[in-house]
Amino acid sequence: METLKNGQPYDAKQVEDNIYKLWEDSGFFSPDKLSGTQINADSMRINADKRKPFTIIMPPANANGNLHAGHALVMTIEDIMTRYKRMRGFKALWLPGLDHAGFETQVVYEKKLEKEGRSRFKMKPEELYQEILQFTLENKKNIEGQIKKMGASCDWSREKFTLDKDIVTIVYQTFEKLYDKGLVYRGKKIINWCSKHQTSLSDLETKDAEQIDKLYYLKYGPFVIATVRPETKFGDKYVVMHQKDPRYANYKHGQKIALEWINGPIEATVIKDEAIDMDFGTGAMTITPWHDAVDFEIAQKHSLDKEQIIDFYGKLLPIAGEFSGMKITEARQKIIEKLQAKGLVEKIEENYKHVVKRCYKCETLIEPQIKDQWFLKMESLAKPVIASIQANKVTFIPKHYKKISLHWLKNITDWPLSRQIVWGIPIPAKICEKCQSAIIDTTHPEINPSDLNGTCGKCGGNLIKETDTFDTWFSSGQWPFATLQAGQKNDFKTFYPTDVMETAGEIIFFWVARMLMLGLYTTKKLPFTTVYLHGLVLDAKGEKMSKSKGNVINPMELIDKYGTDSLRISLVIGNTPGTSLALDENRIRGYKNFANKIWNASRFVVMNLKDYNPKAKISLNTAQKKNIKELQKLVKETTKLMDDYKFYIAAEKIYHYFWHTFCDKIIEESKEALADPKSRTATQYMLLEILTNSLKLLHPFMPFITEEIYQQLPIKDKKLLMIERWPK
RNA sequence: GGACGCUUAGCUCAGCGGUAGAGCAUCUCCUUUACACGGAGAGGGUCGGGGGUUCGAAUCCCUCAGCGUUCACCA
Repeated sequence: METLKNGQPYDAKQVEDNIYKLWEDSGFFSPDKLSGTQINADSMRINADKRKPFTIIMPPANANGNLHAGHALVMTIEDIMTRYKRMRGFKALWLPGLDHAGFETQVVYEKKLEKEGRSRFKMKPEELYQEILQFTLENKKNIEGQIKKMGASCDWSREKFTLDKDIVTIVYQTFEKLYDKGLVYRGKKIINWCSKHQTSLSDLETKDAEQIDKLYYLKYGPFVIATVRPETKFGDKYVVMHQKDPRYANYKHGQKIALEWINGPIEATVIKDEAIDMDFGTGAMTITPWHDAVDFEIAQKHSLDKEQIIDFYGKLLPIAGEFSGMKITEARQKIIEKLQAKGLVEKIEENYKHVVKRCYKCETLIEPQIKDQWFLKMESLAKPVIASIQANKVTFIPKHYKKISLHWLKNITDWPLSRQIVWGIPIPAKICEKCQSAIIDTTHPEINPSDLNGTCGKCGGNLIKETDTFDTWFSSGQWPFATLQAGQKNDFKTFYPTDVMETAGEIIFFWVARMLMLGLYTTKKLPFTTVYLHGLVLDAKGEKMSKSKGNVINPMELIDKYGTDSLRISLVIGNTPGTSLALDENRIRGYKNFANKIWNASRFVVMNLKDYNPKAKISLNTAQKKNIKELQKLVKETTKLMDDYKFYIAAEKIYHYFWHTFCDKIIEESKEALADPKSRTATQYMLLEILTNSLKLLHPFMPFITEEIYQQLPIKDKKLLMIERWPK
């Protein structure tokens, strides 16, 4: 305390941790404390229980490492929103949480295992689970500390973790309800398989990669077919062409043709389907339904046989004959050599450019596989959300996300919910070993079915526990209502639906769209009314940060160097929603200078207030009145901008006012007036008035320094700046 | 291939119908009693190209070009 008087430049390190403790101890991070305890005159009029709630649910950070620059932006923007609304007299709740982040965390942990020369495939699932749990809980603590470092004024008493028992219970209830309504089903469908991670992935968890391969034209009986993947062709016994293709008019649908193939003679069947592009290749192709999504669809449509050619480790199965057991990459060339020897290669087109799917984590080539998986039917869930968005019941900031969301929702496909990993919420079900039917069991998800004398109702077969876990987004997709339903008694009633969902534009489909669907379905209400999407935080050169590039900026280091306030305001000014931001240290340094400027201007004012008598009668001169008016104009403009979520302009305006109007003009001009006893008191009043209000306007952006200074101002009955009323 | 976005001062970006703005960088001057993490001032842009609407366009419309993001089952 009294740090303002020591004449040193502003030192964030001396201030920030103490101030955070002051806030935390005050209890005002909780909206409960905000009701009825306000004693300053301005808020006396407000009846505690009539305060309107304002709620933001914090996107649960992945508890598997450190806060990154993107998190810093999340914490800053959401804290600005929360602090602003709190000062406006709302019952502000910002509910923090962390995510076990299923696949993401397991991948991080597997990398750690790899470094230690271990492998998850050599561990018992329970062992692995316990280890990751330990790891996650440690990281959870770490991240909580870092969130506090950011100055986040969230209500820690309501903190939630996606693996909390009450959360899991709610997730199970939702799952069961969806199952009972026939929206969840288990079935053999083609899925994206990552052979490294040994799990299925949703479409969103794969990324398209352009690559150049050879396109082989192979003689298939009387036809020539084009393929980049000859290694999948062993089981191909259907040749497909368009009904209208004149080249194949002589061939009838269902016609059998005997022909010589890779490992000997086979019988092929002609299939006519409009999915075929007559302009591509020869207009005829064979299909591999087990390993290609398009082929799978065709096979489904015509009830064709499906055979697995490649196992889950990317090796050829016995159907490949002499190639059995080979990795597909090495098999390809050898198969072509054999086909060439048999004279079955018509030609090879080099440099064929096409797009393949890769695992978004390890870039392993995705191998489509048919596997029993849990799916959620999305169409009927998407429909009401589409209607709500079209009726503008959800506001998107920036607004072009409305179209993007609608487009995705209108083309939605079923969501594969199950993952073959241990780290996650177990799917509460039992599977019949014999007939593969599934039974939902949310009451005893952990119990071995043999303890229940469980047998399959359909075939009498033995029941075993489902070992798959949920896609992590299935639980986080329920986050807004789950956190509040699992919370204190009236929380759901008071705070749901929430006001703003602020998160990265990147995860609009992964998360935002799914929250809207699951929220509306489960609670009959949209979980939030405003979606604020921020862009990526890039490095100073505008490149995406990545560990492999080595350009990751650690926000904690920036805080150490420049202070949290400087980092926060540099993340906000000029950063329009949805646009990515290049984080340049020079900028942060510039705002560190600003913090120092605030510090010194405040010191000047405080120094000149030693003899200030607030009760003395004052009369402002014309120039001073003008100054106050100008401040009021700024308050009005800023308030409007804050209400419009235009923090990037609001912050800049206050910055500009404080430095170039208050410091450069008002303070400079006041020096003379302070020296004159006749005008001294009025000048003191004016300076204190402008400084106090400026601190209030700045507080959401730079909470630490403003609170520290406020605590040192000679004002009677003051409390915390955090709960002071926003100026009018 | 579709959708969306971007193109404004050397750099990073605001502005989005009324005679060009900020931060950083550059240059000149100033150890002025809050601050050199400072002050006073200066230079620098035909707002991607072309067309249109308008009394008036970075700002609205059309079109072209480049960049980026995202979605998509062409073997």
